[in-house]
Amino acid sequence: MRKIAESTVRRLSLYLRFLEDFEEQGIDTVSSDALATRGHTTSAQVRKDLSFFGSFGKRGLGYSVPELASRIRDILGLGRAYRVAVIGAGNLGAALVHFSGFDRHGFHVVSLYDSDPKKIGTERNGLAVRDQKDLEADMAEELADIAIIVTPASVAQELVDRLVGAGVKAFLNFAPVQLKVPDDVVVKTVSLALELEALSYGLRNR
Amino acid sequence: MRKIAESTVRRLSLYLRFLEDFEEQGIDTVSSDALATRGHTTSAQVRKDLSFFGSFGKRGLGYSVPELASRIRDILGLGRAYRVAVIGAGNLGAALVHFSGFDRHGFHVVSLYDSDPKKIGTERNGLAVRDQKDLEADMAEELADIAIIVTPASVAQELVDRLVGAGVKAFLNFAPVQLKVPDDVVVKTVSLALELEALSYGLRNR
DNA sequence: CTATGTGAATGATTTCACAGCT
DNA sequence: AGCTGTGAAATCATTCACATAG
Repeated sequence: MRKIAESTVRRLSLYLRFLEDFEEQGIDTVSSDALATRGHTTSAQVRKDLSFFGSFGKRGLGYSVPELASRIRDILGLGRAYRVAVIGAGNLGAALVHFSGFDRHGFHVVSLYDSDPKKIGTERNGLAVRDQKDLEADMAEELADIAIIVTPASVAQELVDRLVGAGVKAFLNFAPVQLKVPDDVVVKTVSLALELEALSYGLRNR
Repeated sequence: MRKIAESTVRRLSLYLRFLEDFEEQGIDTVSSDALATRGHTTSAQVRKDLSFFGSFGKRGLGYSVPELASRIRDILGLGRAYRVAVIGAGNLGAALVHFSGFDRHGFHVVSLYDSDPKKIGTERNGLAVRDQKDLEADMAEELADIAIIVTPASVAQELVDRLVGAGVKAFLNFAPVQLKVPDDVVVKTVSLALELEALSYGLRNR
């Protein structure tokens, strides 16, 4: 399959959110223009994004809301449940354990890890904190599909290496480091400092 | 000044992080190639990014680490302190209150708001939870430079409207909505659901 | 008549490649 | 000799515009 731009994939996620809103409101047909308006883009962009994956609309009419939603879920691979492990039981890690919106598309946080003996064995937001030492053993038993890294930067790479070794293929990284992983492993990094600095730059010229 | 691509600004933030690492290690000269290797990009990219803002290196030698760091801080507008208000004292909001790394570049969380009477007046991570009703009054007294929105999607836009009215010019948004703001206001949205869906897509083709 | 799907055109970003300093 | 700074070339992403289907 042709290589699809990151930006296209992100817009598809957005469209899906809008389609779900429309579905809730009982709207069952939508035009590329309606989706575009909702997402601060253009109708041509919407149609082009979709065209990489097939043709899902009816000319002269638009798209069936439930059908297009279903197609986008297929494209994004959302037709299954994902087991998510959160690595790091600090404030942010604990907050992510039940961040509403995770479950919505099948992302279930199933475990939470830390290395601090004071935390291990306690519960954070209803989930037991497990010992980081047991990562490999636990993963061998029941592999996580996705690991969310919420540890200090200094230990992030080492933990990722261990998780990669254990078979984890996808990471959402909140540690302010550039992670190195093999080609067959996917990483998305969310850097709050970086977002704030982009805001700072944005504030400069006004 | 010429319009600079978002991607360039984000890479500059990255370079800055690397330069600070180098500085800590006592390295005082660095080549575009060294920065590139560290940031998963190319030396030409690094030089091009910098060239939009001036020429900071010495041919045949490279860049002075402290000087380049200082130049990038200037470019990004980091030569000042930013007052940050966190709107929403849920798990995530509380976690952000002292997310290490915020202070590092001059982003200081100075206030935390919620609308839940049970929370108002209590402390979360050492910061008093203020009443959302008082937003306007508080902002009139001491305006925040940046507001971080960590509320349910349903109230995010309304709060942003109020904050924009009160004079806030920059938002970091964690609510899963597309915020509408005037042209002179900057917004960056971090959508965890969207990142996870991008991971899901990434997992599909392997 | 309306709105999709898509090549072709435009615009933006990245990479190349080399002249010019140190 | 080594590495920057930068036009020119190549690649990638978006927008245009229209033929086509309902």
